[in-house]
Amino acid sequence: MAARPSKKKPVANKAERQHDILTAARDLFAKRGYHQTTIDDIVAEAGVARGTFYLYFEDKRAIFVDLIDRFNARISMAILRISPDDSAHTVAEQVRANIRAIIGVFLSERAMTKILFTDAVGVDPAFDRKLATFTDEVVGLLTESLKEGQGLGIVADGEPRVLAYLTIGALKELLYQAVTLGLSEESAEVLTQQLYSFLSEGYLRTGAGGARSPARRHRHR
Amino acid sequence: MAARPSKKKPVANKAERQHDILTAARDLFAKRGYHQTTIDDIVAEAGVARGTFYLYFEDKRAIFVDLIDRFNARISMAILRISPDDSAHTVAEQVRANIRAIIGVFLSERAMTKILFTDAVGVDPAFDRKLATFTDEVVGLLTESLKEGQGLGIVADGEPRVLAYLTIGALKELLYQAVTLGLSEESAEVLTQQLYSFLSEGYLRTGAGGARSPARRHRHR
DNA sequence: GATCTGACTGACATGAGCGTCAGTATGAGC
DNA sequence: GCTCATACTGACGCTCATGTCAGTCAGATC
Repeated sequence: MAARPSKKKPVANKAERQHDILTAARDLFAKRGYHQTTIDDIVAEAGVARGTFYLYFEDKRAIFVDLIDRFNARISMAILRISPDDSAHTVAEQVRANIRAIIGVFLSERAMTKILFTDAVGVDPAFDRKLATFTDEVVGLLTESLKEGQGLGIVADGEPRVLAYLTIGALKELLYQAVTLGLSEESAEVLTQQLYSFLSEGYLRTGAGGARSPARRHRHR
Repeated sequence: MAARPSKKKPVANKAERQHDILTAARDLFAKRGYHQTTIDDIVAEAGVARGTFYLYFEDKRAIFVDLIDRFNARISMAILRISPDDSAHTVAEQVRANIRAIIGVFLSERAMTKILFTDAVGVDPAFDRKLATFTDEVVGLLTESLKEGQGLGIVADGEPRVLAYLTIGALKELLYQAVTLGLSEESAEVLTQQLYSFLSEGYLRTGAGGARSPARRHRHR
């Protein structure tokens, strides 16, 4: 087969080219969803030929995993351990700073946030397991912190694991909606405050409270 | 083409046959996920021929939509409006009963719960919109209730819509984990109590609380 | 027992998306 | 200016799920 002249563009820094493809894939996944995006879509968006894609990634799944891995790493970095002994910052301050940092990462990576919360699950069983492991790590970390907090009397009684689920669920939905609704980066402060006060005090003020509630509810000292 | 004897099984009540196919699809979707399940898988599980499937459903998407619609309807029915004037039941009781009923529906339909939370999003853009509408309705309903509650002084200050997101997110994650971990139906009571006390009081007891918190935090009553 | 009707079947044609690979352009080294 | 290495290209062949439809079967009707 003789090939017509055709435009080529070799000699492009490898890292740069990979970045082009990653970005194209990320944007398409966020816009149309993983399953609705084909390799042809990605290469068209990146402005490279089909074959080029395979020079950089094994297949569609691989580029997806790559994107998620990088994002998960960023999230992990944003999570800081709370140290109750820190004399410079109160626990409350640390907790708030933590929430703020996590929200910051997600709001600065809207495409990835959307992908993580909508497409990441259901790609294939092996990946689901991998993702579950990541979630478990986060849940585990938070659970430990909560247990520790209960020991110190700064976290109310209750099954720590369940509290962790409730917290993470609330945060997830908040982030998903913030990104979907296109809230600006500035709203991070407000969201942080809302979540913090939710975790501190809930919002129901129905008088008697939990009647036969087994949990002893200790007032703010 | 002459056909060999082959086993047939006509004369099966239409509704019954449709139910067979629906059940097969539901179980497979829950086990392997929507995208990993083929029509061939479904008909094999249901014990009917490929062609039969198309007598009852337009395509794979249609049976999925059908399943989700039925489930959404059940959920909608489980949600009751809170009436503060009810002299027989306190608001606290009503809220708890509501949570309990919703958890009950999800725990009694584990397969659908898993499908709804893992595969429902990302099937195709049109269905995503449909699903978002359902979510919006639920969020809207809760938002209204919270606003009303704020007027009556039984819900703390704060953007009601955000509070709705936090609540629904917490509930979603709790349900998902409960189903994934295979918690028994009996745990519904415990989960209800945990969520209720979380909504009532949060769990952080970090002393000073929200420092420059804009929200006035009114004690019970 | 002939005919009709409606449920059901499964082989087949189709096509979307995938991964490959022989071939081309470009610049560096000699 | 020839050769080599490297980055890139895109037509091609293949797989596999899909939707169809001509044909079979069982029971009802007459």
